Amino acid sequence: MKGSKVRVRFAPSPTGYLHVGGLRTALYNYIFAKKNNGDFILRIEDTDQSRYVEGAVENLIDTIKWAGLEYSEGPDAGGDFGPYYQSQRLDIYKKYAEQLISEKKAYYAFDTPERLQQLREEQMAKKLQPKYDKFALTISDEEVKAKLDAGEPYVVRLNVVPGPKVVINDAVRGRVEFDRDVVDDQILIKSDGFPTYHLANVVDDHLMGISHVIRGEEWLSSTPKHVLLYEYLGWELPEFAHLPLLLNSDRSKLSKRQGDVAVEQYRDKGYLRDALNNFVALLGWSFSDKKEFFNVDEMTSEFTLEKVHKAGAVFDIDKLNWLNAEHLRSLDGAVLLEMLRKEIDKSEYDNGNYTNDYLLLVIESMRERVSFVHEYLEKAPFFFGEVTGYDEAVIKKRWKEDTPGYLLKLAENFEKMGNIEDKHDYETVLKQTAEELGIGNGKLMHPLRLSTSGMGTGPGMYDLLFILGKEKVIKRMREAVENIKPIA
RNA sequence: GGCCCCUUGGUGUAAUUGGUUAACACGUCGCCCUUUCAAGGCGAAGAGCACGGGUUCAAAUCCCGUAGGGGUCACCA
Repeated sequence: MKGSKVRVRFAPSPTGYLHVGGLRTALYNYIFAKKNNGDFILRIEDTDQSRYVEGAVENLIDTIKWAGLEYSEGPDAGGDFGPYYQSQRLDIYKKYAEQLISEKKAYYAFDTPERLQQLREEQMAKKLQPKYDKFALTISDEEVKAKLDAGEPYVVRLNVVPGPKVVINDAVRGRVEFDRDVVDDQILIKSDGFPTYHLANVVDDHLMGISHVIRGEEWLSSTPKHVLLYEYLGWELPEFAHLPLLLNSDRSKLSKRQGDVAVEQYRDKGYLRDALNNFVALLGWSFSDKKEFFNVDEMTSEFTLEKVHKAGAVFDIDKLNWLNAEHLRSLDGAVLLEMLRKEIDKSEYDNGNYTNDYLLLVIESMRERVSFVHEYLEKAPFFFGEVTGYDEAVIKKRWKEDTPGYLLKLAENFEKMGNIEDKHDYETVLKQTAEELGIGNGKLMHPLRLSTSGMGTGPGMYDLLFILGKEKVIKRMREAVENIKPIA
C-alpha cells in the first residue's frame, strides 16, 4: 500500500453519460475513502480523441454531484495532483514512456494498421491468442532513429519479457495469477501522441498517490499489464479491488439495449438519489444484519471491500422501485412539498393555484400510495384540476339507476352542514344519509368517490372530501349526476 | 479459441467461516385491515446450495473434476 493515506479515485471516460455500473464503482470508492478517512478523487480519462463528446465532462460531473458523491480533488475542485484531465498531462506520459524506452522496457514500433490487422487474423485462424509479434524489435537503433527523424508515425509498446508469473492480490477476489507470456506488448503511446488507458492510468495512479484501485471486473484481465508497468517503472503497487459486473436479466453485461443504463435516465424518471445509491450499493454488498434500507452515511460505517460479492448481479428494477417508494415515503412533508412544487411547474398545472397547506394535505393523503413524486399528479389529478372524465369500469360497477337520486340527497345533506373542521363530519353525514335512505354506505361511497375524483381509487374517502372542500365536492357531485349515464 | 473470473429460490443477498428444518429482502400468491387503491399485519409457494466424485462422524462451506455463464484478448476506455 502507498504510505498510510487512503486515496482512491473514480476515473471515468467522458463518453456522454454516467453508467449505473459506474455509479456503483464511484459510490464504493467514495464510501471506501470516507470510511478510511481518505481522499476521493475524480479524474477524467479523456485520452481517446476519436470518442470526444461535447459536454460529456460537464454531464458526468453533474451526475456525480447529483448522486451526492463529493470529491475533494478533480477537474473543477482543484487539488495538488492536477491537472485532473489526462488530456492535459500528455508531457508527463511522454516522459515516462521515454524513460521506459531508454531502459529497453518499451520500444518504438512503426507497423501499419493493415499489418497488425493481418497478423491478428492469421493468429485467430490458427486459434492462437492475438499478440504483437515484436517485429519492431528487429529494426536497428539507427533505423529507428532515421524513421523518427523522417517523421514516420510510430507508437510506443511495452516490452514484455519472460519472467515469473504476474500475481495480483485482489481485495475481493484474492490471489489471481497470469503467465507473463500471455501479456501482449501493449501500446503505451498511440500515434497521435496520446497515451493509452494502460499507461495513463498507471502513471496517474502513481503520481496521484492512489492507494486502492477500485474498478469494474472488466479490468481484471488487463491488470497484469498494469502490474508490469509498475514493475518496470519501479513503483509500488496499489491495492486492487475488482467489482462484480452489473447484469441484464439474461445475465449478460448490463447494456443499453435491455433497459436504461444512464444514471440521468433514472434521475429524470424521478428516482431519488438515495434510492438509487441504496439499490446500486446492494448489488454486490450487504449489511451483516441484513438491513436493506439505508443511506450512504449509514453504509459507510460498515463497508469493507472484503465483503463485496464476487459474482455479477442482475439489475432488478422491481427492487429499485420498492426502494424508491420506501425512500420517498420516509421524506419530510416539507421536502416533499418542494419536490411536488417542481413537478407542478413541469406540468400543465399552475403552482399559484395551491397553498402550501393544501399541498401538504394532498401529500399526506397520498403518501402511502405513490412511489414517485410525479405520481401525485398522475394518481391524484383531481386535487390539481377539475374532473374531466369518469372511469368507465367504475361507472359500470357502481353507477346504477337509483344512484343519482341518492347522490343528490347526499349533496343536499352536505350543503346543510356548517363549518367543517373535521373530515369525519363528512362520515357522519354520509352514514346518516344512508340510514335515511335505507341503503348501505357503499351505495353512496363509491358513486361519491367517482363523482368527486372521476376515479375508482385514491386517498381515503373523507380525506378526499376534506381536502377538496365542501363547495367543490357538492359541485362535482351535481356535475356527475348530469354527466354520468349508467352503463348496462 | 487462449487467459481470467464466477456459480445459494425468479432477483439481490445471509449462513458466527465444517454442525441451523439453508435465513432475510424484492417479486408472486392468499388472508386480515379498509365498502377504494395503497401502506401495514399475518401466512404460503419457491433453492437443498450448477453437476459428479471425494475428505469427514458431519460439507452450501475443504479437495479434484465436469458443465454452464461472464469478462478480456484494439493505436476504446
